[in-house]
Parts: sequence; structure tokens; C-alpha cells
Amino acid sequence: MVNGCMLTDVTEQAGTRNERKAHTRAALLEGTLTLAADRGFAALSLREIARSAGIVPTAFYRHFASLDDLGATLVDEGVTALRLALREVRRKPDAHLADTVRFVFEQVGAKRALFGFLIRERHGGPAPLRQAIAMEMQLIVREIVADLSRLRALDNWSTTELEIAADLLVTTVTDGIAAYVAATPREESAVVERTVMQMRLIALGIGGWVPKPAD
Amino acid sequence: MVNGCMLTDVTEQAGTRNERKAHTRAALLEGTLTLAADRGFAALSLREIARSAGIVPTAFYRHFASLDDLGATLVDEGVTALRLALREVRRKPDAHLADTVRFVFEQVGAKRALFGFLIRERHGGPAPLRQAIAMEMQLIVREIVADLSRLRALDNWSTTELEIAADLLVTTVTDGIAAYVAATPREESAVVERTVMQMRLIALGIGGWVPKPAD
DNA sequence: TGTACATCAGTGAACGCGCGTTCACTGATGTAC
DNA sequence: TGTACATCAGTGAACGCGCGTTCACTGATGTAC
Repeated sequence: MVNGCMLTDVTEQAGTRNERKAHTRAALLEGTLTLAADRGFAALSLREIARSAGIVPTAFYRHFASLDDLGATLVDEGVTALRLALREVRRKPDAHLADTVRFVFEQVGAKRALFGFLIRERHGGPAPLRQAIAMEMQLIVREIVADLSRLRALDNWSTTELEIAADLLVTTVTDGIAAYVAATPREESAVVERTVMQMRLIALGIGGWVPKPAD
Repeated sequence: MVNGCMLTDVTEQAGTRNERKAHTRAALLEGTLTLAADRGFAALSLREIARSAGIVPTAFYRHFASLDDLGATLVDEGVTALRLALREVRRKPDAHLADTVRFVFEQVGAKRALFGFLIRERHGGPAPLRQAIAMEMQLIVREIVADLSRLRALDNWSTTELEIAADLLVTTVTDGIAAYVAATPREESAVVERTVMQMRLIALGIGGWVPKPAD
């Protein structure tokens, strides 16, 4: 390619060797997210992923031992991003429910492709990915159970009941995220407001629930 | 293969030519469901699907024009099964909520692989499958909106509010179905009871909701 | 600062393999008389 | 019922292609002195 620019072409190689390696690695992850958005991770080939990152197929192995390795890395990144978003939520326990939901969607919007990957592979991906994601979701449910059990009004709920309520909250937000990442920009706010109302309905239901007396 | 049996071997070819064709076609659909359960539909090849049905690759074209055609057929079968299950539910509007939910899961259990396909491809599949499934889910939400709008207590709800509540009901059952098809037999009843309680929580929330005054 | 050597991200040829699709075919089943 | 012909589900060879992975390599960057 001819470079007619008088200044240094910053789009070409720049930085130390380590920086450039990290850059290529990020391009592989990013390219995979883009390609997987169409057909799912399981349908991708190593060669097209390498192509999307602008490297030759064999150079792929400089960054990942296999496609599965790359997939596991993406799941890791995804669940970490999710955990960080939720951690921020739990830091401000006094925030209104609507603000909390909006904050989560803000975080999702910033890493749309990554969360889309998580949503998609949660049910549609290869078994190891599914298991890794399921385990992480379970941890999140457990954290919310811990939060709920601190509420005085829920003192006489059984653990099972708390888990079921927490699960409902998590799946509702998850479905909201799924709709959000698939939404066009003009649909986004409707998805957020829908999820807010749904969380409110659930909160109302939790408030009105009369727990079974313990066995 | 040696056939030592003195009677006619009924496992070999039987019935009219049309019946045998239908049998092979069903084997292709069934084999696809089995194979897709592991890796998703998009990762399957025509050759392995033909192999799973016991025919040579080229004979595939006697039954479907392409893999996409077969995928569309499966989506069709799946949404039809779902619609039939829900139609039965709507026929007995006086049944208790718990019985209704249990009935739906019974229907799902009878066609586990088919519903698993629907759940998986809903988010994870190729774009055309996703769209077809999304459209069908939307129709279901609309039907439930019609049901809800017949309830006197919900007279002053806006259409948007009704849609949001219906969506919450549908996604909750859908997540229940997803858990059900992935569950081991001993986990099944827990999934059903969990979904029943979640539906009750939502019903409670709907009962307690104070709709916004119309604009 | 300059030189000699080590590192290692990315290259490119090569391999055997399974893929989707074409084509002409076979032979059992179905139909018309 | 018997015969002659039509249908068509399934066969098998062949094709060109993209795949994952191996291997020896290149040459810019990094390091030791």
C-alpha cells in the first residue's frame, strides 16, 4: 500500500513488540465477536478469524492454543464484565430500582458485542461454554439471594423461595439484556423501560408473597 | 448384514414408497435435532446429517432443497408444537395457574429435542431462524395481551403496560422451558415448581400494580 | 553509542480431510392397460 | 392376474474448495555487553 501521508502513519505498526502482540490478540477477540454475532461461535473457522484480524492462519497459534481456548477467553471476559457491572450496582444499595436497571444497561451498551456473545452462547454454544456461563449465572443468583436475605421483610422466606425469586430477577434482566443487544438504537430506551417495569412488577409480587410455613 | 430371523425383518424396509420417504425425512429431522443439541444448527454439515439418517449425502436433496430449508422446517414444527400447547391452555381458562404451567411442561417434555432446538436457535442460530422465532414469540405475546385485556381488573392498563406484563409472563415460561429441557429427570419437577412460583409472583405483582393515568 | 546475538510475531508452502454439489446410474415400487 | 413402462429414493464417483495443523523460515524488535 502506498502511503502518501507526510507524517508517520500511525495506523501501521506502532508501539513495542508486546503492545503490537496485545493489539493483534484484541483484534482476534474482536473479530470473533463480530463473526459470531451472525452464526454463533461454533460455526466459525480458525482461518476466517485469523483473516478478520489481518494475520495468516498459522499466526493464530501465537495467541491461543485452539479455538476452544479463544472461546473460553471470551466467556471469561464476558462474565468479568458482567460481574463488574453488578458490583457497581451493589455498591449503591440506596439507588432507585430504575436507576439501577439503567446503569446495568449502560454497562451492557458499552460492551454490546461481548454481552451478545454471552447471551447467544448461554444456550446456543458448545457444551463447555454453556457450562461455564451457567456456573457464573448461578453465582450471581447466589449473590442476589444473599442481598435479599438481608431484607427484614423476607425474614421468614425459605432459602428455596429466595432462590426462586432471585432467579426470576436474574432471568428477567438477562432477557432484557438479550433484547437490548439485539435492539436498534431507537428501540433501546423502550427495552430499558420495559425491564424497569418488569422488575417493579416482580418487586410488588415479592412484597405481597406469603411464604409457606417451614416444614 | 445376516438376518437369522425366520419372520419378516420389520426393522428393514416396510410400507409403501411414500411411507418410507416420510420415514427418511423424519430421520433427517430427528438426526438434526440430536446433532444440533451439541453444537447448534449452524455448525452442522449436510453430510453428517445425511449420515445420521442412514442415507448418502446426495439423497438429502430428495427431501430438502438445502440445510436452510431443513432449519426452517424445524422452526415451523417447533412453533406449531408451541402454539398447540398454548391453545390447549387457553381452552381451559378456569384451570389453576399451577395446572396450566404443569400442562405446558408436559407438552414440552414430549417434544424435548424440538423445544430445545427452539430455545437454542432463538438467540444462537443464524439470523433467518432467529427472526422466524422472534416473530412467533411476538404473536404469542399478542395473544396473551388479548387474554389479559379481558380481565376487568386490568381495564385501565395501557396497551404498553399490558404488553410488558405479557412479555414478562412469556419470557419467564420460556426460561423455565430452557431449564426444563436442559434438566436431568430428577431436576424436572423442581424446575416446574420454580416456574409455578415465579408465575404466582408475577400475578401478585400484576394484581398490585397501579397503572399510570393515560396521557 | 555500537555491535553481536536472542527472541518471537508473523509468513508461506504443504499435507490430508471433509465439505457441498453435479451427474449419470440403479432397481424396487407404483401405475396403466 | 400379467405385462410393459414410469417414477423416483437412494447410490457412488467426481469436482474444486476451505479447513486445521506441521514445519522451516524471515526479519524486525529487544537485550547483553
